Amino acid sequence: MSLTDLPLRRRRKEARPQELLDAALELFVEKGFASTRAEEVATRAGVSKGTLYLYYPSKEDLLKAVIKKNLSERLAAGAARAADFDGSATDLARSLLVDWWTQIYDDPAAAVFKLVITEARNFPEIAEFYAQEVITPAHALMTSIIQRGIDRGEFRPLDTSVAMHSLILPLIMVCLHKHSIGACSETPALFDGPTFIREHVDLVLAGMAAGAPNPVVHTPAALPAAPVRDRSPK
Amino acid sequence: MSLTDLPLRRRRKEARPQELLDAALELFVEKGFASTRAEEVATRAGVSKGTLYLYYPSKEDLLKAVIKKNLSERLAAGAARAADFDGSATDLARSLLVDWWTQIYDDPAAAVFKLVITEARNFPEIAEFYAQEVITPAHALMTSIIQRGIDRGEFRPLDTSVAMHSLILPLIMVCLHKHSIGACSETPALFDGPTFIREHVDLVLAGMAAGAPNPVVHTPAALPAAPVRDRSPK
Amino acid sequence: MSLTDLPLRRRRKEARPQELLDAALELFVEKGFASTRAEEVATRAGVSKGTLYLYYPSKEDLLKAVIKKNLSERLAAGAARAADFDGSATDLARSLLVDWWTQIYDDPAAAVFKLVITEARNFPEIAEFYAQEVITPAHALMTSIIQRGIDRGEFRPLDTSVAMHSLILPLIMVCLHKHSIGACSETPALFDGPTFIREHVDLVLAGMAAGAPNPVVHTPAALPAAPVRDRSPK
Amino acid sequence: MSLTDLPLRRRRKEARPQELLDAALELFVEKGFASTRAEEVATRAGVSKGTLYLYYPSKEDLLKAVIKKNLSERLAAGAARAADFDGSATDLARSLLVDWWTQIYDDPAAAVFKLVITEARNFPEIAEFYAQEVITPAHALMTSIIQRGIDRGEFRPLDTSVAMHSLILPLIMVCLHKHSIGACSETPALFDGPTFIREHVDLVLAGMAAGAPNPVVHTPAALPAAPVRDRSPK
DNA sequence: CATGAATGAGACTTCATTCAT
DNA sequence: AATGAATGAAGTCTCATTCAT
Repeated sequence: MSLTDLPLRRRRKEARPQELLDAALELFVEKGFASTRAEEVATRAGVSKGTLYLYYPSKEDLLKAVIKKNLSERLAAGAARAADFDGSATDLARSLLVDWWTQIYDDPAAAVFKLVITEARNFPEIAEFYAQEVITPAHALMTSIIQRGIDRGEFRPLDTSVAMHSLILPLIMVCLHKHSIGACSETPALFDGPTFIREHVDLVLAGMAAGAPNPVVHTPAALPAAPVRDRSPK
Repeated sequence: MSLTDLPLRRRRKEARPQELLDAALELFVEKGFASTRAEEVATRAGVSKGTLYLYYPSKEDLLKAVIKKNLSERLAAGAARAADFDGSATDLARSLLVDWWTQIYDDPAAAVFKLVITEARNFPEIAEFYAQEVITPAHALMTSIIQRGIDRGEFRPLDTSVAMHSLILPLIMVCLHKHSIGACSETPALFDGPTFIREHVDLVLAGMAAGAPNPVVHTPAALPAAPVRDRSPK
Repeated sequence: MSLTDLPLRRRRKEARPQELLDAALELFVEKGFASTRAEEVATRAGVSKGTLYLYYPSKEDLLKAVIKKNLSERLAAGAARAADFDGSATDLARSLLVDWWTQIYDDPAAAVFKLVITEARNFPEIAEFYAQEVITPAHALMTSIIQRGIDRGEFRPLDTSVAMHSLILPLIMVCLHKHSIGACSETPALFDGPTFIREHVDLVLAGMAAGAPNPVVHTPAALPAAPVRDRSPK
Repeated sequence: MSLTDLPLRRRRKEARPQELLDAALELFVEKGFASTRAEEVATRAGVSKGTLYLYYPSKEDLLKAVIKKNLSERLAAGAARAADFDGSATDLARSLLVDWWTQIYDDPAAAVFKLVITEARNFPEIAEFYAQEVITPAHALMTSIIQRGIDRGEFRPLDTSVAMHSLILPLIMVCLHKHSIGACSETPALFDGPTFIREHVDLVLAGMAAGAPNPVVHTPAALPAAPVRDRSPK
């Protein structure tokens, strides 16, 4: 039943796509898509240049496959976790944002976020896939959780979109950081990822809680005129 | 005293470096450093390929100049603003994080964050510059503000590093988003940047406020074992 | 005695070489030798890439086999037909040039002329084979027929080489055309092959006939100097 | 007024396209389009690989330019010659087919016929260009000449299409031969091109002349069944 | 015998950089 | 100073050929 029963040639063929995707993710995040040579990916996956093209018709297709594969897997896991949950909104938010996201953070797949941010503008197809398959469902899920918390009196009335982004954006940002500046040995570590994730979520949930102090009124009028460099066309 | 007083030829010559840096920032952020041709930068700046090399000895040097120039300017502005301030910690945080950052968000220079995230690993010099010239002073500034807030009883005792990152990371993230997925016309806008910035800061400051409810104790033991795909080497 | 009597496996095995040669002829003529992939030939012949190499050690050997096989078969048929003939020179010429050549024209093997023209310079062995095995015997045969016609008073005295080429070249040319421009669906058909073959032969034989008018004297001196673009090396 | 007055850089730039086209024609005819490396063309034209791409965006575009340029020039020359002529149909046919064609035969541009024959099926655009720009006007011209000869009583009534092809096809064929088998040093020369051209035209014109003997009736019924190799699908 | 996964030399094309004008 | 023609290193992708199964 295991792969070991297959003839060697066949077994290797079935493992190749994943090996290539893993190698590609590493390298694309490490060096950027454009600066990674197709042969490097092949070599890191333990095959020759030509073999890569047996599995993916072009470097660009490889990129798309890397993103789709990694995002799809994570998504399925998160959605399943949320569907099974039946506690308070606060606990569900924690379960998803702390526990599940800590797993993401520790997984090499967390690097896809950097890839998406980096390559979205070059490959509209990627932006579209990400918007439809990741952002939209994630927003729907988070909105429903927060709304439930408001309805149950756990959270004070607030803009679900703002709360959602205040909760999520730092989580994405730590993943980006881990695979960008954070991966440069010369720069000092800024924080421990999992610890920050936990405490960040608690901090924002505290701000969302029913008992939180009213935010002080903000006075835009106090804004001094900004001296911005002239950028008018010549 | 203004540049406008100079004769046209002279003025254009003196404006060249800035025009080249602006064109380069736009293109590097739009298409990525590696995928931008030197000639494109020159053309967008209104000069020929050869002229670019009169001002910057290589494409890589141009990249470094773009980053240093844009970050340095912003930095000086923010530091000056903080030095002049003498109100409450909460107000100072708001002034910096809302007012100043909104200016940044609306400025083309905000794109430099994407560039740093994207290219840091390819050019260690950039990561180092960013760590020393941006992260370190920004951290010192934010830490002192938050600590002052704690000392003055505005904020409850909390980890300054966590609070700082909870406040700042979404601000950076909206800049990244604006110049990445947000720049793809196909994807719907997720939020209004300036509005989000203001409400996000208020939300987190509410969580930091002295009167905020104690965060509920988090129980890591409850974490179910994560079924992560095996990635051990073969 | 027929192949049909053999068991299927055995028969297919014995038919392989011919199937591969047929597929190769089609494709080499359709796309050119260099632009045809070995795997395409194999696929069109209904076998796998590896099998092709079981029968022919290289793509080039396959090309040579295609040419030799197709030319040799045609040659044998034509020589046999001529040897059996004992009528007038005019009738023999018609029999060979009209009847026999019409068969050639309608046969896929006619495509081999395009292959020879196309590949002769790349593969000297092909040019040599063609010169020795096709041109030389064909010339000998045609010369003897025309000479016989002159001797018998059917034809007026003329240069056998010129007459031979005037007769034959258009026949080759219609074969070339059929498998080149004529095979492009966008171009209109220029003529019906067999009809042209018949009428062309009659037209030239009329010019060769004893009663034909003397050709008007041609005056090369009248030739105006040709203004040809300078192509001298610099 | 001469090119020599221009600065060197400029002068070379203006000469490049023709130099590249000449080199490309030679090599494409010599080795075939697919077997010629872009760098070879560049080298023969005395420039580097990159320079070729400064003038032609791809190897295929270079091929198309080679064909269009060479055919267009020849065409213009022939049409001009015919337009100026006002003698008998026989003399005009001779002028065009002997004098003009001898010039073509001796010019390197004659090689373009091989290129068209060879590459037409791979590049439909070429076939279309050739059909529209060469075949159609050439047919119109030849048809009108022959028809005039018939009307004036120079030629007996005959199918203009047949006569035209009997006249022309050997002329094209000698060009093909010159740049194919004829270019292989191992093969003996079959004829002297210009001599053959002249005598061939005279021979066919003799067959077309008003006084030529009626061609003997051809009896297709006499055709023996052709023993063609079985090509039925398996 | 037959297959098709794997290889790697080789070809097209791009583009950072140079330098004559 | 400014230009843009020219270069050639380097990268993507193809495909003839091999060989384990």
